[in-house]
Order: sequence, then structure tokens, then C-alpha cells
Amino acid sequence: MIARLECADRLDELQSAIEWLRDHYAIEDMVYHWVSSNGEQYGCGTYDPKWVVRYLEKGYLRIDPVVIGCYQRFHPVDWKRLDWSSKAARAFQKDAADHGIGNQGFSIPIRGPNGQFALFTVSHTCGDEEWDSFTELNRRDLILYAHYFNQTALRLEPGRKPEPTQQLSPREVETMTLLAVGYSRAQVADTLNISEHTLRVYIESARFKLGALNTTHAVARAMSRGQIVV
Amino acid sequence: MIARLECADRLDELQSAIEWLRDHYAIEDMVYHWVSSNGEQYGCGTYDPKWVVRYLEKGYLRIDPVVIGCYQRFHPVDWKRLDWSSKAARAFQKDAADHGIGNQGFSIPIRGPNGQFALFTVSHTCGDEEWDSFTELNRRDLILYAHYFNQTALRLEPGRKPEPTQQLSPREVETMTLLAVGYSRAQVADTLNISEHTLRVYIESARFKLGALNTTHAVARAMSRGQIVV
DNA sequence: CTCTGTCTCACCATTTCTGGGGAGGGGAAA
DNA sequence: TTTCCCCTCCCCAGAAATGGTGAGACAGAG
Repeated sequence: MIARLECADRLDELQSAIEWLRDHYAIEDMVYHWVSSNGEQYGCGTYDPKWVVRYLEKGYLRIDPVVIGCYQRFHPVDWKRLDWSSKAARAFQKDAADHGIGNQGFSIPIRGPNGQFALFTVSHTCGDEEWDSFTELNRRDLILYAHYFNQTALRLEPGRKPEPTQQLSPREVETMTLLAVGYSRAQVADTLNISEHTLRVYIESARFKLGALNTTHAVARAMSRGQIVV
Repeated sequence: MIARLECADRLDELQSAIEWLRDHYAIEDMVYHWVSSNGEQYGCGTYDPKWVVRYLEKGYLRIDPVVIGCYQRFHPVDWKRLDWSSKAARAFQKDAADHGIGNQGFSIPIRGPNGQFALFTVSHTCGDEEWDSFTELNRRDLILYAHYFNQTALRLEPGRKPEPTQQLSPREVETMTLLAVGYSRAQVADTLNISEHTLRVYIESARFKLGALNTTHAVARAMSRGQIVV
């Protein structure tokens, strides 16, 4: 959910391609999940703009089982196989249906270098058999499109403009990593065989590079940007 | 570079498929970058085992421009377009050539939910024109194979067993999320309109559920398990 | 060969977090 | 209905983190 605007001149391409796909497959909706935390749309899709606005306003990003489910998944997934048991999820499902979202869906997660995350989704209203045969027949194509579309969209994601992700030094990476696995400052310093004072220098410089307000924030940012891996 | 062993029974499949690909495309090497931080091999490829061992011993993971370049890239990349300018990179390039690695290569990065990272690489020894026409003709297939192979390999990566994930309560999720974006305890309490004392109860119960040693650890775990999204 | 970045060490005072307690109301599930 | 979990509130003292400043050595890049 981090952004870097590298080249914004491709959105038209995406839009026309997505409409071509929609006609070609006779599928109602084919869409990105425009997963920008600040609400800006950076992907493009065929959903009703009203639904997009409502989705963001209601904070459905944190409720939608499609997003939640795909966020921890490797592979493409059919909506039927997600967890719709919670009350919030059911309310969301109903609201989505009321806004004309298909009852069937298939989503493919894609990730970027700095923890960016996007979904390529096709959805439709039909029965299970019809849907299953569609997804099976077109699985390869969908994966390919997801690959192209999402990765382009990820590059287009708005948010932070110039702030080129500052690389952390090796020591800073070690520091952040050990903090992320629960070590206290004293323990980290001990593990790295340096004084706690030195350690603090690393934490502060990492915090500075990451634009973080405190240690927890710094670790969280380093993780979400993929600069440390835990 | 994280691991979760979900099903190890597919390695054979991968191996035979990769050999089929190798024959089919008449390509010398087609390989994973077995990117396991502990040195265990979890992918499979057609490189000489001696080279694999040497690669790991020498710590080439942190030098190899293919790995470094793809790690911050969205799209597949031809080796020619990478940065081979540093001294270490040239030394690596020579060593690789001495071990029979092709002079041409094409690598596709794929990522997993917890920052896992893998590469699908094809390489060969030939001239530029031949290579370019090969990659152009087979781009789609290569991307598809990369998708299937890498994601399977990522799931096979050794390391940690799947931990049963304790669900966090809504309040706990909010707490962890706000902490992850840099709020102090006082600010979080203020934002949620609760007393700081109450907030502490959430932090502690979240910490308990996540098996975390401190707040930073708890936030890191919640993030890496996808229980909060930042 | 300079310059930039990394790595290492030190002190101060203040703020913040942590780890123990205990307690009541509400809702959902069994 | 009981039980379990979630939400809310309170106290205290010790431990840990933070913010600011300063400085020397060493390496690699231009």
C-alpha cells in the first residue's frame, strides 16, 4: 500500500484494455482494487464510481474478505473459498450485492517490491457451474492479465511522489529486523556486539530514513516496504 | 526470504516440469534462485550443484545484480539491462561464467504475502539477437511458468511451520494499526476515544494473542501475518 | 584525493512504556 | 443460564525508550 509514481501515462491503455477484456469475456466487472490508503484511485475498473466511493468511505478495505483473504495468500482464489462467516463480512457482502457486484468472483493477488499489494478481480452474476467452467478455461489468461495489469497499476499508485525509498544500511537492517522479532534495545545491542548507544544511532538514522515517528513505526514501515523481512 | 512449509510433496513435480521446459525450449539453465536465508534449497533448477553451493557460500545473494535488481523491480528483466558496474558484480559475473552460467538471462520476480521473494530465471549462451527473439516469442509462457513455479516454490520454502493464527478483536486491530502508523499510546487512546489505561489492555491482550514480547514485536507480527494492513 | 556514508562510542534529562494488581457491564454462544 | 470474550476504567513503581549533541576511524565512489 505504498506508492511510487513512475509513469502515469499508461492509465488510458489500462482502461481500454480492461474494456476490451470485459467485452471479450462478456464479464460484468473486471477491476482493480485501487488499494490506495489515501483514497486516490490508481487502478481502473468497471465498477460503478458510487460503489468505489462507498467502498472507500466505509473502510471496506479492512472488512472485504477478498482483500483480507488474498492479502495472506499466494494463489488466485475464488470468492467462494474465502471466509464470509463474520458479521461484518456478511453485511459487506449484502451491501456489495445491493450495488450490483456479481455474486461470483475470482481474484489474483500481486505484489510489488516495497510491499505494495493489488488485486486483479473478475466478477459476474451467474451460477456455480457456469462460473467454475469460466475460471477454469480462462485461468491462464487471467493470470497473465493480472500480471501485466497489476504490476502496471502498482507502479502508478499515487501517494508519495519523489521520496525515493531510502536504502537502509546493513547495520540498520539488522537492527530493524531484530527489533521486529521482539528484541529489546539492550538485547539487540548485545546480539550485534555493539554498545547500546551505537544501536540507538542506527535506530534513529533508520527512523529518519524511513520518515518514522518512533521505533515501532520505523519497524512497521521497513516491513511494509519490504526493506526487512520477518 | 521467509518460509512456511505448507506442502512439500510437490518438489518432484516442479523438478520434472522444469526439465520438460528445459528440453522444450532447448535452454541450458532454468532455475530458481533458492532464496532461502538459511541456505536450504527449496526451489529446483538445472544449475550445477557445485555452483549452487559456491553461490551460497560466497554470499552471492547480496552481490548478484540479478537478485538485487529484481528485488526492487516490478517487471521481468533481461540481464543485459541490469547494473553490472560495481566491482563485486563484475567479479561475480566472471565467476558465474567460469562455472558455465549462460551469458544471456531473463528473470522474473515473484513475491509472497510475507515479503517472500523468488526469481524464475532462464539463461543461455548465445548472441543478443537470438536471445532477444527467444524472450520476445516466449514472454507469455515464461511469465506463466514463473507464476506457477515461483508461487509453489515460495510455499515450499523451509523455515517456519504454519502457526495457528489467533484472531484479534476489532479494537485490538485498530490499536495495532494506529501504533503501526506511528501513533504513541496516548495518541491512539485519544483517537479511539478511550482512556490510555484501556488502550494498554488492548495492547497487552494483542501481545498475548500474537505471542509477542513487546509492542513493536506485536505490531510486526500482526503485519507479517496480514492481520493488520498498513 | 576528497567526500560521502557507515560504524563505533559517550552523556544528559525527560517522556513513555511495561508489568503487576483489580473491577464492572454487555453480548454471544453453548 | 452460565460461561466466555470483549470493552471500559483505575493505581503504582520500575524499566526502557527518546531527543539532542559531539566525535573519531574507515571504506568506497567519483
